[in-house]
Amino acid sequence: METVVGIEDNDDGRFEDSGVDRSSSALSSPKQISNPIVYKLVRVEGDGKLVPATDDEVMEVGDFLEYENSEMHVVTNTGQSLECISIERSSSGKLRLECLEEADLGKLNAKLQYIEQILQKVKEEEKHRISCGSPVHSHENIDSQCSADKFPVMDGKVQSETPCQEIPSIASSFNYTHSNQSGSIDQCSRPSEGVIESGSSASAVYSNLKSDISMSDGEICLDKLSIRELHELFKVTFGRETTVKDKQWLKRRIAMSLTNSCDVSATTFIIKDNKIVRKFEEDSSGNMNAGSLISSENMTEEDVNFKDSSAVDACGIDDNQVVSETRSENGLEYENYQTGQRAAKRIRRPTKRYIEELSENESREHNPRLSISNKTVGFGHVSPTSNVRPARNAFSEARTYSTRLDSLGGSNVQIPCVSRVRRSRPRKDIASLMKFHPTGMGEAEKLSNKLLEHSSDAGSDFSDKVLKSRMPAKFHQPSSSEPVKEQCPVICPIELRQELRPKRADPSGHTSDDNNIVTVPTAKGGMRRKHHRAWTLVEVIKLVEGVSRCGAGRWSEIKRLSFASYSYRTSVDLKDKWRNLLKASFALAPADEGINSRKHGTAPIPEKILLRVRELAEMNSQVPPNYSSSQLASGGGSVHGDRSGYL
DNA sequence: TTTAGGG
DNA sequence: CCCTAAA
Repeated sequence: METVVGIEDNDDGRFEDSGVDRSSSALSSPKQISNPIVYKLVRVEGDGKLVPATDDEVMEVGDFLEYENSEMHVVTNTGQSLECISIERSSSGKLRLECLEEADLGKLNAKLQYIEQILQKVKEEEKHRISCGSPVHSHENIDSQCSADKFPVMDGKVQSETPCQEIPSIASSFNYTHSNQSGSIDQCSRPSEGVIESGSSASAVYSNLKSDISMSDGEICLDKLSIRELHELFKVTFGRETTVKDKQWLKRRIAMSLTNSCDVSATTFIIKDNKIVRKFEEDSSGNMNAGSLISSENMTEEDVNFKDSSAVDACGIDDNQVVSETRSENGLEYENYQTGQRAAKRIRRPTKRYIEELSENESREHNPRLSISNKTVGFGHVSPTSNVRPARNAFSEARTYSTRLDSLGGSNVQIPCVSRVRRSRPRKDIASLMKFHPTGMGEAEKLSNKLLEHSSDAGSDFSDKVLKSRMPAKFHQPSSSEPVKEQCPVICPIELRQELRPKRADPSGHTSDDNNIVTVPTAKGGMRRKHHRAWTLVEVIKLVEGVSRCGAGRWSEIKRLSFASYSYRTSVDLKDKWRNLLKASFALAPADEGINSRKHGTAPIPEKILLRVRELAEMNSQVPPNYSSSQLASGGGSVHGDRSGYL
C-alpha cells in the first residue's frame, strides 16, 4: 500500500521509490514482498514491442502479492485433467482443496507470466534509468520508455529471467489474493508444465475475443486488455454489459468466472508446450462441471471473503490509482461488484436450499397443514428423500385422490379431483365422528382425516348429484345401473341406506355424503383404512352379477371386471360382502324383508337381490356357515335376517 | 397376490 | 371392516 501511495502521490510520476526494487526482488524471492504495487500496463504487440498502456490499462499488481507470506504446501493430485493443490495459509490454518482446470491454470500462469514481465521491465527500466540518470516522470513515461528495444525480446516474447521454480508460488499468491481475506484458500492450482517451462508467456484465450485481444504467437494475456476489451470480455463471460471501469475489478471477475468454470468458452484453450491448444470439448465440459460443482460450494464463503478484499482494494488501492475514476465510481463499482456477486451467487447456490424449499412446497401443496412434519424430513437430503412425504400422508392423500378419481372415473364424467370444495349443509355425522376420534390418533392423522373427509366429501357431493339425476327407477338391472353405480361411490352411510331402498331412490333425500374415512395408524406404522363405506345397492347388484358371472370365490376377477372403478372395494371386500349377502339371503324371510329394514332403520336389500344371491349360493353349493338346511327347507319364513341391515 | 375364514 | 393364514 505504501508503495502504491508513493507511486501515485508522485505528481511527476517518478517511479523511483524502493517499491520498484522490491518488486524486482520479488521476482527472485516473492515472499519478501508484502506490499501491493501498482504497475503500469503495457501491451506486448505481436512483434514483441511494448506499447505504452493507456491510463485505463493501469493494473495493480500488488494485489497479487498480497499474501506473499502465506505458506503454501503444494500437494499435487495428479489426475487426468484435474489436478488439485492444497494450500494452507498460515494466517488461518484453514485448508481448502479445489480443482482448477488446466485452462484456468493456464490463464493464471499467463497472468503470472505477464506480471513477471512487467516486473522485469520495471527492473530493467529502473536499471536503465539509474544508469542513464534520466528520471521517469510518470507512468506513461515509464510505459513510453518501456519500448521493446529496452527489454530482452526474443521471438516476439518478452523473456522472463525469473527462475521458473518460483512461478508457482507467485501464481498461487496471485490467484488467491483477492478472495481470501478471511483466510480460507478456495482455489488451488498446480505447477503446470506451462508455467515451469515458461520461457514464454502462455495463456488461455477467449476464442471469441481473439480479434480484440492482443496476441503474440498465440499468447494472450488478460491483463493486456484495455477497459473496452475487458468490457467485451466481461460481456462475453457474463452475458451482460458492465459499466464498471475498474479494470482490476473486471479482470478479477473474469478471472473468477474462469476459475469457477461457470462460463462457456472460458476454457476453450489449454496451454501445452508453450502453445495454446484447443481443448477437447469433452474435457472442458466434464471438468467444467466438476469444477463448478466444487466452486459453487466455495462460492458462498468466497463471496464474503471477496467482499472484504474488494473493499480493501476499492477503497485503498484503486483510489490511489492514476486511473481516471472518481471515488463515487469506485463505490458504484463496488456496488456493481457486490450485486454481481450476489447474482452469481443466486445462480449457483440454489442447491440445498432450493431443494428444501422445493420439497416443502410440494408437501404444502399436498397437505399444507402437515408441512411441519415435512420440515423435519430431509433437511440436507437430496431430492429422493426430500420428496418423500410421511407415509401416512402419502397414503391418505393417494387414497383421497384415487377415490375421487375413481368415483368419477368409471363414468363419462371426468372431474378433476382437486379443488372441488363442497359448500353445502354442514354435516353432523362428521362432527360427531371427529368428536369421537380414537384418542390415540395423532394430530397429523386428524388433519389428514379432515382433509380426506373434505375431499371425498366434495367428490361424493358431486357424484350424489349425478346419481340422483341418473338414478334409474329400476335398479335391478345390473348392466344399466352400472354406470350409475360408478358415479356414486362415496356416500354417507345414512344416506346410503336411504338410497339403498330399492323403490324409492329418494332423489329428494339430501344425499349428503360423508363417508367416514378414518385412517388408523397401525403399530407397524402403516395405515389402516378403518372406514366403513356402506355398500350401495348398485354395488350389491354389481356384486351379485359378478358372482353370477364369474362365480363366487373369484373375487379378484369380479373386482377386476365389475369393480374396476371402485378402488375402495377390494376383492376382500367383495368377498366379505358376499358372505354377508349370503347370510342375509338365507336368513331372509321373504315376507319380512320390509319389516327387517324398517325395524333396524337400515336400507333393505331388495328381495329380488337376496333371492338371486341365494340362488347363486345354491348353485355354487354355497351355504352360509350356520345355516341349517332344515331352515332352508322349511321355507325360512320365520327367520329374520337381522344382518340384512348390514347391507 | 389371492382366498378363505375368524374377529 | 380388519387381520391373517394358507395357497
